[in-house]
Amino acid sequence: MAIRLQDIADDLKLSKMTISKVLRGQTDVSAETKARVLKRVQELNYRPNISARGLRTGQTFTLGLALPSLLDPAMPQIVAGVNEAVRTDGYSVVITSADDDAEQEEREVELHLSRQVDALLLCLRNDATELPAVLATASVPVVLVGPAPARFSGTSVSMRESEVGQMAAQHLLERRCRRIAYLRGPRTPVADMRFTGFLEQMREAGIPVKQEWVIEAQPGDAGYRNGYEAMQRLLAAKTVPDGVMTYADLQAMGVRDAALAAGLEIPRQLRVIGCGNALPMCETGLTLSSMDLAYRELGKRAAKTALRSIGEKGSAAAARPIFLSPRVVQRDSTKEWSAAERKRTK
Amino acid sequence: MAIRLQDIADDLKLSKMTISKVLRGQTDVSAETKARVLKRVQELNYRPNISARGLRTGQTFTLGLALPSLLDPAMPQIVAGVNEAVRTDGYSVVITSADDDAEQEEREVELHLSRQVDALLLCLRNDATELPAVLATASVPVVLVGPAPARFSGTSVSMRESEVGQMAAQHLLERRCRRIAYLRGPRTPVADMRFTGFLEQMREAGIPVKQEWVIEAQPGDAGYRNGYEAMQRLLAAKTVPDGVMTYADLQAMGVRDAALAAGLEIPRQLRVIGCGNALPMCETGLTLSSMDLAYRELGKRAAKTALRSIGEKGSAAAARPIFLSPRVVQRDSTKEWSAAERKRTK
DNA sequence: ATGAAAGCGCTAACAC
DNA sequence: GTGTTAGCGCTTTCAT
Repeated sequence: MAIRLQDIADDLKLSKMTISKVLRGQTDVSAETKARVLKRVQELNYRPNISARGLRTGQTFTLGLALPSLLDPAMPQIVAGVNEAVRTDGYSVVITSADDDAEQEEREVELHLSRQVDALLLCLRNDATELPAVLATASVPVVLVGPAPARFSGTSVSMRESEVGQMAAQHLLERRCRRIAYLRGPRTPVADMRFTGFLEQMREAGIPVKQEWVIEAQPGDAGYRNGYEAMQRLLAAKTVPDGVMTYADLQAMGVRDAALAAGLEIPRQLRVIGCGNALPMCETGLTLSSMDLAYRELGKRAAKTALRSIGEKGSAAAARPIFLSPRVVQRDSTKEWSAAERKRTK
Repeated sequence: MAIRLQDIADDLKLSKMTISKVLRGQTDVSAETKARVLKRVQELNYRPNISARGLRTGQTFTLGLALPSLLDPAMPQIVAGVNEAVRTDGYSVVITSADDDAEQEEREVELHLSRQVDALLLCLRNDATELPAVLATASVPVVLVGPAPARFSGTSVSMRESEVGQMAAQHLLERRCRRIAYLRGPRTPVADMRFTGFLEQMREAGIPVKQEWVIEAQPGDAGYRNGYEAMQRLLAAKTVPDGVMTYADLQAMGVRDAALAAGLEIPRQLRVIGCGNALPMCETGLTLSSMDLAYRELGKRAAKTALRSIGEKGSAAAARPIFLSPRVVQRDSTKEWSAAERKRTK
């Protein structure tokens, strides 16, 4: 059987209380005793029984992280951020995936609650409109990673999605794009917010947005093929755009390839910016500019917030949402030209 | 405070023992009582205290999964497999990442052991040569995901890496490639095994492998750029290969793009097969054939094996390694030609 | 078919 | 600075 506090106590002719105190860093122990204890603990490879501690203290020192999927390249980044935040505090993270299924999402949350995690980090499916019903029975702090539905009472940490559209538009405008197309993705709250930000920026700049330059994707279809075909359609129109922003990086890859295949020069004749910046392939070939959505930071902030709220008893602290800003990552596909280059093509 | 067995017992004028029995599916309870209990449990949203149960039974119903990194696209697949295997058994998975650092790998394992996971799934860094030292003090079953170092006493689940090289070579040979180059990746055990398999298959077919067609990568450098530059070098030689296999998919992407940029036709003049099949971009543009390494299945098998060995007391069961075979996923880059197409280009 | 007693390993609260 | 007592919520064992 595993070694217990009592064993060490017997061994050292002390009470287990003293051992316990040393291990938890209480100060009312003599330096000498402390050293002896620590030494023996090391030698015997003692590891406190976490169930016993948990039972006694009412904590499990576990954070739940419920994700909609693991295959979405954003998720590992969120996980990495959470792990980073948690590393120092003796907390562990239980991760589950709902595999993009609403029912499983429900069961997922239920599992975490049964597990008695000290706090739950919840990242909903992109097209989720409702919170999982079980959440109502949760008695632990819940931190939403992503936009919060109307009736949510906990904290949330999310991206300023409208800024994503705004900043991308601004980036293209600054590079003298005037005919900007937008592959807006499926009709989800997130995609809508991005689009709204885009329109706002365009309006502010006084640049019209043609209807045929706004292309929607079916749910689950914002991929390479979608981008490729959308670009082909744009190329067939009488006025061809000189800038494209997309909802997802894979779409932008498709746009890029379709444009190149049609003989367009990027970035001279067409500038392209994607969104997500979580794919290694943004760095392949003619590299792709992208909106970085700070997934890692999102996870980190969410975890830190959760850890903080575990301490607070009544959770009386105002549950204000936390917002992060995106960042333009410029690569080849929206590169600025030097004055010299510009002159050469005049 | 949370609701306890005792609360339900009081409520129903039963002893908590009866409630406990019902919840664990013991049969010596009358159907009527059982129904009453279940009903009340539902209504009150009772969730057993997992720490208490763990303390009493000596189990934590937790599996540890120690990964070398989360950003490697293979990892999410492994995680998905583990989750799938575990879903039915009431087990949860605690996931940690070592962020590709040997020291952290050590601490990672230590964390899991302190957490008293019932079993530990361990996936080492690719260039790890030794097992983490703490593992010696482990008293729980450890299942290695990936090749087992010499002195490892537990179970391991891994890919038949030599078959990866073999099958890829065979695939190219069947498509009448005779001048096959191999970007062999860095000098890790896994990369070496793949290469050995490749050589074996080539020797068996009686096709020579030119030294200048075997290109090595620096550790951590088996990416797009590496593949692109390697292909440029291959193109500069007096005899150009008609087939390329790579250690990683990103390299193969680079190879593909360099070849296309040089005006080669794929797959007519050059066939390319990558390895990993975990990147969405395998499906972009001229799609890339790849060796599928069954990561998901790997995780699933490892988890199932671990769960099984939790039951067995003495772990007396022979700890035989389990091996999986890879699979060729054919896409554009190694497509066979129809007879008609072949004739046309004669 | 139901229940009473004991105890898993730890820590909070309080002596000494 | 050190030790004693009590009990967290559950399950194992054994009576009834």
